[in-house]
Amino acid sequence: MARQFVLKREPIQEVSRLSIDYRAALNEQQLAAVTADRGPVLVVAGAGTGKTRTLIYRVAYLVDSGVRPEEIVLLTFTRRSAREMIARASALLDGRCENVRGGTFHSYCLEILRRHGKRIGFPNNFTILDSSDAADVVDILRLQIKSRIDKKRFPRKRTLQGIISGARNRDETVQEYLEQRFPQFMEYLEIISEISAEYGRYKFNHGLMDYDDLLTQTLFLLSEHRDVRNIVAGMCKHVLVDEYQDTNRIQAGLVRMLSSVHGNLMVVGDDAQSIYRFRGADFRNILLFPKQMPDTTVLKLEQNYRSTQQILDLANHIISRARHKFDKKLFSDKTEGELPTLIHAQDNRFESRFVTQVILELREEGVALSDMAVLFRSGFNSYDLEVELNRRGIPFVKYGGLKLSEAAHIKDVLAHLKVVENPRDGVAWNRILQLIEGIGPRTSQKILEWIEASPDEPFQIDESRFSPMYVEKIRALFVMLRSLVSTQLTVTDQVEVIVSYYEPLLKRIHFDDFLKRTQDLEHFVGLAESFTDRATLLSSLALDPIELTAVDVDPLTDDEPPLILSTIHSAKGLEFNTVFLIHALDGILPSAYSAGDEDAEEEELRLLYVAVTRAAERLFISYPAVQYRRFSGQYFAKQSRFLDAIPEKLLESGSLVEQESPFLAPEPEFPRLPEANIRPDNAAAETESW
DNA sequence: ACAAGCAGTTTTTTT
DNA sequence: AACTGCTTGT
Repeated sequence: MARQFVLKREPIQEVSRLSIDYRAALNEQQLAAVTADRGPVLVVAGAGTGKTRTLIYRVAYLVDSGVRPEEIVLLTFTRRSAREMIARASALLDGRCENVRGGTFHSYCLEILRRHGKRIGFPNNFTILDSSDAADVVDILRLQIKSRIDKKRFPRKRTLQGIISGARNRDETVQEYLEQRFPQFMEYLEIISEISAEYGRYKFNHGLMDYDDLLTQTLFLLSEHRDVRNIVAGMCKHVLVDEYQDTNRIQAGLVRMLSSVHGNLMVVGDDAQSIYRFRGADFRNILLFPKQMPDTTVLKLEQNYRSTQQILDLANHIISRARHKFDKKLFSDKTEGELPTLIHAQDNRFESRFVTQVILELREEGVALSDMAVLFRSGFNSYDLEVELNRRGIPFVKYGGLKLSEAAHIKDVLAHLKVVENPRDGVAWNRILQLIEGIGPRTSQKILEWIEASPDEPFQIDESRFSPMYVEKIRALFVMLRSLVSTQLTVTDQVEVIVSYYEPLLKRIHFDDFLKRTQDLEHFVGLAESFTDRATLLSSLALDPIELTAVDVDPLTDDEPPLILSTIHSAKGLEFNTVFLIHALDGILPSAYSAGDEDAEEEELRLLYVAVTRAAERLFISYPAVQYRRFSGQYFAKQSRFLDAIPEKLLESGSLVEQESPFLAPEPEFPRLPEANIRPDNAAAETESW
């Protein structure tokens, strides 16, 4: 055996010799995390304990002590937080942290795969399937099998795609996953397994990767190819992971691979805030971390700097109901504060008016709009409020909910770009072919077969084989596509060419809201300008979808930083002076989908916990007592079960009382809107009190 | 045989 | 708003 020489490691750096006064900026626990030595470190950090701050200072500290920024990898869950952290760390050190690498797991994996994907048989121009594209691929295979097997009822494409993805994210077989989560589909086990296998083959043959592939293929690449692993991990002197409680098994494996050369891995998280179980997150990752990584240093951050004690008392009470007890009690210095309030509103119009009114009052008092947030369980919970905010001219942005790149018309334009980028992308081909009048699934499939038969000339076609009904239209499409391949057009120019080809088709298909959709397209053309090439545009859009927000707002207030509307999931890691949690209804939070599954119900509880702990000073939880549903009309709704039996000393209850102002003009003679029949005119809303 | 249009149902959360 | 299944039209 060769002789081994043990090299002594010097400590990273002494605090006193650095350019930032870390001692002054951090508390003792934070300082310990920031200045931790090499090796695996787990930082367990409760909500609002300065987790982000600690990570930022850690990055700065490493750079400050001579680690090259390019050798630091910071993995986060959203691009927003990655960008923010690197920017903030850079600000600490005059821009020296700008070259820190990282981003979301998915984007970092994409980088690795673009460079080394050839080793596992993927071309470097592969295109990315978002989950609805993935469902479209599944649907192609589903229909093939459905026509072969005579079954009447069959799981839908989204369900099938969800099953395939769910199993892969948990690193389980389809069988294991079905037994646990969808026992009712066990009779389809064979078919689903077959579709799953076919799906994998289809993607491989067409140069496609879905979100799960970005993670699993990277893990596969790194575990099978030692040389690649050494190159990639060799560049990761320090690996830092945020929100570790939300990683799944694949991600935990990736983290281990990335830190396999240098062994410097710091993960930060809070088991009480694990809210991505539905996508395979397993908070056991954080609990078992010290066992999996020998000699882990475990550090805890417990002092909350964000919220008043009143808000923390409520949060502690909520999380104490969890079956898996988290023995963590947050405490704060801010003992003076308002009690969180629970508002019972008659219906969702009342709820929206209440929220809007309080927002306006607080803005008068000097709370910035951007320091207030309205949180909700699902994207559509805020529809009514959005209308009200628009009416009052309050600017807002919405996180979560519909994404620009998920709108059908944007996907159509993107599909054209994808085909040019990767002519083997069959889903994209299908999409653009079926936009043409006279071409449906069948014809599209046939054309595709012809295209696939001559891979060298993907944008040429033998016109004699087509019905004269659409041959002209096909030719126009191919001429357009060829013009994009051969020229040196910028991405924006390419998008413009596509849009002008596409607009007439759009008009035919979505005549009703043609105008609105055209505006989106223009918006999108403008967006394309910030991208240098097609591939970057496509993958950025797939991995960092742009929120589609209604920003139709009064120009006077346009420059004011907007109010934040957000799903609870998208608000993770953020904090606000004032938080409104709306639609706190049983069946919404907790979601009716979680009924009967104890683990799922508990995740809903953690979701409430996350929402509550976003607030620094003021917290309003509200719910409408009546809900509408098409056809079934109105029905009585019940407040969230999580709010039942919370002592009044933790959560004060309030109700809304309508008050007419004597100074206001009488109601107009004719109601302006149908709803004015039920409620007084909008003007009265101005003086509503509670 | 295939596409288009209509009616009725169904919508979690994200990369 | 989007998806599915059904009916009608070419």
